[in-house]
Amino acid sequence: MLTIGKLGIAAGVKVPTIRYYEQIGLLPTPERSAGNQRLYDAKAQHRLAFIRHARDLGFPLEAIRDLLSLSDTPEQSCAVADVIATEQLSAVKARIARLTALQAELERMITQCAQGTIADCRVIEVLSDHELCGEGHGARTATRCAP
Amino acid sequence: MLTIGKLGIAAGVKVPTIRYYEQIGLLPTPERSAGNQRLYDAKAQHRLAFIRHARDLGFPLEAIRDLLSLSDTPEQSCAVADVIATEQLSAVKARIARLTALQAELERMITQCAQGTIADCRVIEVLSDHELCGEGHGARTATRCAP
DNA sequence: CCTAATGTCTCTAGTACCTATAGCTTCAAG
DNA sequence: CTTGAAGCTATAGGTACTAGAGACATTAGG
Repeated sequence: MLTIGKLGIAAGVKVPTIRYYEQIGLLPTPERSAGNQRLYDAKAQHRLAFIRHARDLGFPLEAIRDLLSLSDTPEQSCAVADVIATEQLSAVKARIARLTALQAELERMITQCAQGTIADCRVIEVLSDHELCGEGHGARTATRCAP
Repeated sequence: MLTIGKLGIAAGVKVPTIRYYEQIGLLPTPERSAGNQRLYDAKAQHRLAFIRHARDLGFPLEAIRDLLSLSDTPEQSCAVADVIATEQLSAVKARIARLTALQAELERMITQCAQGTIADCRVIEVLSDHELCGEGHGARTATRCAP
């Protein structure tokens, strides 16, 4: 049985966050010790680890709630979970693509910045350019994003 | 001169967000038309594009404020902007690495899930495993993250 | 056994970054 | 000239935490 602090360390989640998850019903109300402190078993630890990893994946808490409800009621079809995971996978892929483009932009910024002063540093210009519009937002008509 | 809606379309930013940026001082208070509507020039559009792209890069608004202040006072050293960008670059790289690992995990989840019911679907188990701990949180001592 | 330090408790409030609503005014197209 | 979209202000709500205050619990050292 783990106290909340140990659980937090074990799962990589801050203590107030655990209590928050309990409050919003993502974690069940745990056992309490004689002194009213929360006590968690391995099952709770798995559940929290699941939440933490799903958050890392970019799942919003509502999607996590769905996933957990699937696990809590195993009669339901896996297809539902599959749909959620598939959706999330494409979101993750899109995020990777965007971040990769932005990484290139940052690297270029840094290179261009070199050692000058702002006067000859193009950090701001580079970032206000719409060179990434292809993947990003819908500004192609009004700005110089077109090829 | 653009109205706020046109500006929003041009920069890929929602109208209330533009007003919010003005409210928190990221955008200067713009000119107004006879009928009290905001009017933006190309400079404002660049500034907003800069903000939008920096947000895409994952810069928090405070960092963006710093960057903008650098651009507003060009005497200062570019090195400061460089430091911010460099910091952000490593954050971006870390995020890409994490997301790539998580993408693999999601793909495996989906493959494993196939067409079964939750009973033989390991979505939850896979996500509660600590297989990604190497890059992630600090649970190596308390969980089975060790090699 | 006692004390000091650390951990945990509840509760409230604050943060970041928006997003939505209500109720009004202004503008542009037919 | 009218009507419907777009703009205005102001306030409230949303997500996902995070921090602080003040009280009780637990644990390690002397």
